[in-house]
Amino acid sequence: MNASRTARDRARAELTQEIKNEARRQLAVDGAQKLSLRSVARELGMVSSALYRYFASRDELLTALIIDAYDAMGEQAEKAAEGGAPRERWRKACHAVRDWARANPHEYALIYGSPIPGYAAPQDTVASAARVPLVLIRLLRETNPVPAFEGPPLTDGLAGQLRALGELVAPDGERIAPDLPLETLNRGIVVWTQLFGMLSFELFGQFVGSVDPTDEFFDHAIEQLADFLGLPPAR
Amino acid sequence: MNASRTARDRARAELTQEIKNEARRQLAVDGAQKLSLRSVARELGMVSSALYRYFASRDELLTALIIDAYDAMGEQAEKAAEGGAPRERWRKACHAVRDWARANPHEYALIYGSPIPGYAAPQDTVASAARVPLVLIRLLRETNPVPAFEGPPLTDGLAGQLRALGELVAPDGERIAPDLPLETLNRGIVVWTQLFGMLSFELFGQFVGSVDPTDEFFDHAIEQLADFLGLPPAR
DNA sequence: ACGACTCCGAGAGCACTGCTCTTGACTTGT
DNA sequence: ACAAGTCAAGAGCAGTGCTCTCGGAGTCGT
Repeated sequence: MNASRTARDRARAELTQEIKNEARRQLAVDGAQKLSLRSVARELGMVSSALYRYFASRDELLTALIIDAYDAMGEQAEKAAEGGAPRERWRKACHAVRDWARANPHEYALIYGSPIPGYAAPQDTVASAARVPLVLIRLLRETNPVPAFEGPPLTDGLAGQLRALGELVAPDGERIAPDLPLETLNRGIVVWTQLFGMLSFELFGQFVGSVDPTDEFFDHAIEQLADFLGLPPAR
Repeated sequence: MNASRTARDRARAELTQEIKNEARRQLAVDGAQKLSLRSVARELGMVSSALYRYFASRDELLTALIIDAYDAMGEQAEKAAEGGAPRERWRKACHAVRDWARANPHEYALIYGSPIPGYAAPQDTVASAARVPLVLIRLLRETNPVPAFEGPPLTDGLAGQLRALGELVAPDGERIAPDLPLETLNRGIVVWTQLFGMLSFELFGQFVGSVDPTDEFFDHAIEQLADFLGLPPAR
């Protein structure tokens, strides 16, 4: 009974996976705009209505692809940031993220571009979306010595937001960073936005005609950001 | 004859404008995804095929809206950055850009989100797209004294790119910034990406659950970036 | 092993889209 | 006044997301 039930379930899971794969293939070629349920079904030799047994709507399919994309990028970043000195881990993570984005521009656009439909990024995505920022936070937590920052002091409200953020629980059940100095956390968010700002500009064509190709600019900025974070210089 | 020719032309120009206005209205409500030529035509009391006398395709209509959006945002930034000390102009320009983006999120997504169709951002858009960065560059050129920057040195290739960029001619016919130190220009590009990285994160929902609302984080970052640019502190 | 129940793919169909082409009326310039 | 140019309208094509119904197949308890 279990075997038979799982027989059906396995078939279902497999087909679900195949649908996503085919959808991802079409996404990589034509972009999210042109992805159509009918053509996915056609390519799989089935009829469009059958797809609705697996995904309730086109948006739901896209949401599934979004989660997969977040996870793929997050995994790359996690692997790249595994060992070594903080600055080296930072560099590698940045490059891993950029490499993934450049290799999968349409998937990148799916997750960091304009929200596709009537703006429905459900709760399911946040755990996957948090993986890259969590890599950064882990890296910051393990940075010693704690740097002394200059610059404008945190306002009370911002400090409160940051404190609450540090108390949040990550998907693994632990609090994110209750021990991280608020200044550091704030700078972490800054470099996080900077990293993805550069990627979006590069991939969405905003750099065409200025720093294009972007490789050297990117590397240089990564180093400046490492300084900004107070990561100890590489020896 | 001239009067009559312009009579027709004026009617044409007016209708073109009305089409864009209606399209912008629908854009503001439902987003670019849902904007349809047919519903624009319907709303204007005409038939869809008639629209094709004014815009050769849906993409061309969107391109027109993109240019208008760049111009609207650019104008806001230019007006905001008009007088005062560099740091004050910087602050005001940033807030002008953010205010415009928050007031017109779908138009913002149109220009800074994922490239919409088969990725066709024609040459016509660049002059309008350059207005905001040019505000920043003008501000940097008029900043005295020239700050002394620390940090990693520019690599040769990057320096070359920046030099070429400074020699480019702006839409008004002048070279952009042949006199600007390359270090300053580089930092200008960094803060430019940072600014729009923050805006995209805020508008596309990436900040939900962290620095949300984003006002204080934004203000604080703007100040940090002003320091990073070496803008003299406000007295 | 057989009926009950659930799941699944196929097909038809609705309302909608972008876009093309033709037709007939109107406005222009000579 | 007449030919040329311009325009809105209508029909039509190929495609879309999505719904509903139908018959067949798989699964389950008895």
